[in-house]
Amino acid sequence: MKFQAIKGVRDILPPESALWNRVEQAARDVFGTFGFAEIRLPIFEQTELFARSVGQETDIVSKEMYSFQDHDSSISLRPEATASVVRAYIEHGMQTLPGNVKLYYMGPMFRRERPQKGRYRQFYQIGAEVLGPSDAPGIDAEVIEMLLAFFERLQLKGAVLNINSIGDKNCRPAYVELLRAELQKVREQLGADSQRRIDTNPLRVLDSKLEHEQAIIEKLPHIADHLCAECRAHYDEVKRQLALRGITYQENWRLVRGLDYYMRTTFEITAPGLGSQNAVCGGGRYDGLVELLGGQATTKGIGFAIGTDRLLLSLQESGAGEVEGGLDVYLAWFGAAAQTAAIKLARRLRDAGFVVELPAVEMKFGKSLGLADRLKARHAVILGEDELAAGVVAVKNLADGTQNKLAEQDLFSYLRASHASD
RNA sequence: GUGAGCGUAGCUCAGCUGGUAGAGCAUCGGUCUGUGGCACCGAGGGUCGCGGGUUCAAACCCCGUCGCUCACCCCA
Repeated sequence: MKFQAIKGVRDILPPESALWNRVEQAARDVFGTFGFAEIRLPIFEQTELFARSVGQETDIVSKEMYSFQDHDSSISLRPEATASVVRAYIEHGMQTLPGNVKLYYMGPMFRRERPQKGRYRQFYQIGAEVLGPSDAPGIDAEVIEMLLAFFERLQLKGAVLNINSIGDKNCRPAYVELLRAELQKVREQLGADSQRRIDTNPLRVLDSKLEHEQAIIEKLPHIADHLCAECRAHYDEVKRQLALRGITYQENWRLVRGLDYYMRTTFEITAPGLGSQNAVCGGGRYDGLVELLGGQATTKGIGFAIGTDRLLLSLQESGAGEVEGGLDVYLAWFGAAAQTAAIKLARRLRDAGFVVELPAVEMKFGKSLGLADRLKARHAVILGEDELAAGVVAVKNLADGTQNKLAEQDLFSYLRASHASD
């Protein structure tokens, strides 16, 4: 036990890896039908890209990014993908593409946080972004619809959509100051963490989990009551657009984002079975980000990121995580001549799409079938001297023990029929 | 960064008031040279996380350290 995976990273082993593939394939299928196309991004970028998008002063940059010196520049493992998508959008002049650009991505992200349930240092996200000239509320609603369609496809149970509007640069600063002022009045009743947040990030007081702070927080002013007319209208229309799509949601006035470039629509989906970190997806509108990273000020953006690790946790928790796989055929052979025939038969079966295990060395049939059983093969195809002489194969159903002798051409239809009836 | 709980075989765990390690499952082999699941027999696999201390003697007691898990902080 000399080497082990470093803290916060893990191996994804079979059979769980099959579930990962199913989830990622479902994302490609569903997002594709909404007209999204995949963007494959680098794993690292200039540190400055992330620092700019997140703001220099937070300890996200100083403590939680994997940054290192590469010759004379600092680069960082990506902690998220939105900054990279925006960088690529600007770098490749995608504002000249017709309409809004709809992109999705999936892959590992890296944050140096203390691991806990559903939180790893190398974790995975599946995300999508819409970038372009329009900030129509219908886009917000469609992005959310797509997300829910994806979760539906996976039969995720117990997902709850929370939405909020956090205003924009016209109305949020005034709200934040109002909030700060109200918090000052109750400062002494708050815990040390919340007291600190009054100064550093008043919005974050709203998602405090401390029991004794809840009653105090409930009385704080709601941002929904302090939106400017434009944000108010946008938010109302987002809700109407969700209703048009038959989407049920919870308005959660305490759902916030920490960074300045976020504005208006904010949403989050929680799912059961996740422990303390119970959000399986977060998203929102970030109309200021393209400009912040050097693009056109008129470019709007909205997107989301799904925590794939957590999505899988929740699927497994609810029993929707079973992926059936396994062997169709265990090809038991004995004797040199049978091996020759078995090698050729195995290839033909595989070409036809069957999952075939072909023993590499000669084994007695008893041992062979024992292995077939433990490998959970559906059928054993038996090929020995007798079958060879008769020009047939024996095929045994390992679940019920029935066995038939078939000509090779009949084997394929036999297997296909039994496969279909599973 | 903070706090709590836990570290004995691949896995799940037992191991009494200290007397230098065991079970079940899994793996491999045999009973079984043409047929799996069952049964029986056998084998491999552990410096008891690591280091120090106490003791005639430590998996067990003490100190330290590392790791894992969960929660807080943070959350792009």
